[in-house]
Amino acid sequence: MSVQERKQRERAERERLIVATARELAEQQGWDAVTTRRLAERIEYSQPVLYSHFRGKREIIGAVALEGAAEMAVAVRAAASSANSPRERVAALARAYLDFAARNPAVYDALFQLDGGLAFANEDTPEPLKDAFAALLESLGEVAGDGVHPGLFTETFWASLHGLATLTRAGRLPPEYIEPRVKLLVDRLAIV
Amino acid sequence: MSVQERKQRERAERERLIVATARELAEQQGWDAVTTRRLAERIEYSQPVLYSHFRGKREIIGAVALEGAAEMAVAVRAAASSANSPRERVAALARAYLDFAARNPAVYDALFQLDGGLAFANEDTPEPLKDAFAALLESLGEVAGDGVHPGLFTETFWASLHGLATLTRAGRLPPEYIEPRVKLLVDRLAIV
DNA sequence: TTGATTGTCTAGCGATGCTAGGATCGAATC
DNA sequence: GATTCGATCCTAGCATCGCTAGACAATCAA
Repeated sequence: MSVQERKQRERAERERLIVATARELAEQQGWDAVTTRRLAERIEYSQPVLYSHFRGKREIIGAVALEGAAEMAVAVRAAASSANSPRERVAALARAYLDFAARNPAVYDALFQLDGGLAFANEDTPEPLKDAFAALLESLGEVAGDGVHPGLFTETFWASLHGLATLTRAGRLPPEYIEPRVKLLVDRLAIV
Repeated sequence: MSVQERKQRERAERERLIVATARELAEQQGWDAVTTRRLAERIEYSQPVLYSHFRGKREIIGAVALEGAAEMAVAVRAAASSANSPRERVAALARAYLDFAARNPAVYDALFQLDGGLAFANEDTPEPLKDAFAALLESLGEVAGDGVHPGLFTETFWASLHGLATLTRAGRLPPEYIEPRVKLLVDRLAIV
């Protein structure tokens, strides 16, 4: 069985290589540049090899998205745990979220802009996505205020952050004044 | 000169036809289905004709976006003028905005998700885009609160609406509870 | 050693956005 | 009224896209 195990390991390793290469290429030149041919060339295999790991380009995007969701959850929790008051926690979370989106635009796109074939907001949602939302909920649930459902509050706050992130990156909002916009959101939405 | 004038008229008419057809096709089957071949077939001209009106597909998207911006400004102003108090105005504006996004998803995409080659947030921004933002500013500036710049407040409120609109439509947020989310945003962000 | 299975590659399909070059048509000139 | 000439439009084609069929080679079991 050792031979099979080795092959399985190598296969898993190659799959990681595909995802990492796709992500790297997307961050460098955008998702449009991530073609199956270019990707195959970079991993030094032929195109059809990609299709023995993933159903298609969409699934590769989905894999990058899941990887990114896990990292985002870590980043958000780290920021939250470094703050003392609930309000400070929310402010730190918001900055961490926007920072993640700005530093990993391709990953953020894979998560929330592109079609990665992932299920959202239902029971089929992959664990990393649920957990990323949970990471937001942990800090945001504290400041929902009386009579407001924590999940609903988290969704709304998240949507606001998402709007800021996407409009800024798409050039729809001037890139200055990010901090005062965040401050405004936190000051008004969070109830200590 | 009458002949030239007629030709010019016909040309302008055909350009309108292209934009209207692209929009219609996009709303029916999504922007992916708007290929230059299909578009050409629908307007009953050959493909290269499109390129005598627009530099490429991107500019066609941009044209649809400008048309949509004008309509959105009208919708937002109409909703705002039907309300009496500043807070009610903002609530009506928010609902009108989300309603427009939900009813015209392809147009909304052309405006804020896709690359239509338009300039945003600078002096080269086309007039319809500036005016759509102005329509938001007219009502939202009233409730920015003391010491908060109306433009900055409008940008932030708009981003929140944009986040709700896109996440909902992309299936990232459950489609129920739209109204309580809007209420939460208006109640917390707007200061009467 | 043979036969079968697994893995990989070459080649190709139907699309895509976009463009070059030739055909056609109508207006203006003689 | 015939002829030039420029504008207008179409056919055909390019490079590239995601994806797949079928041939080939390497590896394993018998």
